[in-house]
Amino acid sequence: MLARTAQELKQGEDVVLEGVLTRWEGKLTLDQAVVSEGDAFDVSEVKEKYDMNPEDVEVSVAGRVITLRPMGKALFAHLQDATGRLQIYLRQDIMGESSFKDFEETIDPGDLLGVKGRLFRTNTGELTVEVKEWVLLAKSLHPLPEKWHGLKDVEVRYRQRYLDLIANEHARRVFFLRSRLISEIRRFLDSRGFLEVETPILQPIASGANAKPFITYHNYLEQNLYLRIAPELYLKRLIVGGINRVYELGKNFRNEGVDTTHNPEFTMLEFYCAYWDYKDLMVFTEELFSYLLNQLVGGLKITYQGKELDFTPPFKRYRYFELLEEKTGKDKDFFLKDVEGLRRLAKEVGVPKAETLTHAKLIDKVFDLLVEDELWGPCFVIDFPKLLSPLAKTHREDPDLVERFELFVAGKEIANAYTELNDPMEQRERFLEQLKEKEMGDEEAMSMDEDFIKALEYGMPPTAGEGIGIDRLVMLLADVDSIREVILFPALRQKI
RNA sequence: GAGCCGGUAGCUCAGUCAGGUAGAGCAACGGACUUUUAAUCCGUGGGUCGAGGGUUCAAAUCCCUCCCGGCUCACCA
Repeated sequence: MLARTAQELKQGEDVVLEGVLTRWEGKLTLDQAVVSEGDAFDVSEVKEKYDMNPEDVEVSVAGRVITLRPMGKALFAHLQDATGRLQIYLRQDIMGESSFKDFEETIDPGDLLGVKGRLFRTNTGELTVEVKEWVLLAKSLHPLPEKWHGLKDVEVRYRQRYLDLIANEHARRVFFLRSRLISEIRRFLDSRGFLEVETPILQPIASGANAKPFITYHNYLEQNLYLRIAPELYLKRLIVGGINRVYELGKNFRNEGVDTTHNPEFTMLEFYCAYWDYKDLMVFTEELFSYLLNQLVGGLKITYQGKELDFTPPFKRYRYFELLEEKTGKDKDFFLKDVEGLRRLAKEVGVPKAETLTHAKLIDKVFDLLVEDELWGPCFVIDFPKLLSPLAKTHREDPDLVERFELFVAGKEIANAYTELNDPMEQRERFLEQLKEKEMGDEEAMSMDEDFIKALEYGMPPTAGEGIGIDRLVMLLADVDSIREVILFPALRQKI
């Protein structure tokens, strides 16, 4: 059922449109309602500017009517916009009988309203606009979600996010935080001399990560294109091209499951710095997080899901195989050489489908299952097996390992970084190993990219690079447990 | 893909176990009220109980199928 206003519109649009809009013709237009005396005010501006001394200040302000309290010949209401709420007060003897009566008859909760009037403070001390003139700026044909309980149905909150944003302040807070986080990341990287770039989202080969891509077809080029699963190989081409500090902030697309930590399109930050190695990046990461935490929450400690997280540097460092040995009693050689022994171990600890997994997957799954969830952190896991890292440089002290770290916070992988492999011959071999994995049934094994290898053949300086999952970072800072709470329009099945 | 939970008025929720005329608050509508703020007071209307099928004299309630969502698992490092 629609509101009374919708019924009115159905019965006779003329009544509402002429009755309301034309009445104000020549008196107060939308522009005048929002811009007056040289100032454009949103709700928070009015409050900030005049909260201390509201005497006799004339303001114009617009917002959505969120509550309405008629009291005979006077009326209180609250206007809301994304910045806050402001009370308005209407009196028949101030604005005139017909204007007051019109207001009562036409304005409902949910409508967008512009008002002009004098600021004052009520008996209870609330800053309030005493309205002289008003204008209906837009009608809401649907009633708003209930003012006290708000909107709770998560399906409606995701499908009609605008209602969530109107009704739930915590939703507004999360998305404002997300926006500020992204601004601060840019500010930090820009100040350190990084250049922001945009690389192709439609790529002839989807490589640079282990994931299944979305496929599309370009009619003019007459070829398949893939939505990128990572920008990595293009950003490293730019390092070859001499852009020594480079970053990209944008969407990646992976054609995989949807759950509380995965959305098919998600936001990644990747940045690369020539002449750095992964140790430099760990320090840089600590600096980045210190900066972000200080800017956004004003300190280095936050609470996530009831537990404290302390981002005071330095973060702890744990070696990959030391963590595994702690849990299993088995050393690196066991994991790298005794594949069948590892398979038995994997089955014992409950890795599903252990009998069909490749060597690399077995290591990875055992680590996931036994270690990952306990890494409350923040901490760096360093020195990963080469098998799992086809784009990372071989460790300077151990040919079985690569110079790679992942940053874990609250049991989640937040960042992944390594000293980049810049030897084109070795890169080709690593890709070939990935192709073997693919043949052995690992659908997510990385694709060969000859064009990228060609770029490496021109010489890529020693470089370190890092990727940070922005959605998961927002989840941490906002203290929410589902990625859908930090993505404005998360992927849902279409509803007919 | 599997298991569990959920879908009842515009919103927030009862009612389902144990079948018997579909409820409350807010919102809406009519009335009273010139400093209220979840305004208050009096009155009124409002339902494809997610969809379809079955059992029954009778289904929101029991059974089956399907749709949508949530959580867990699998998958996704």
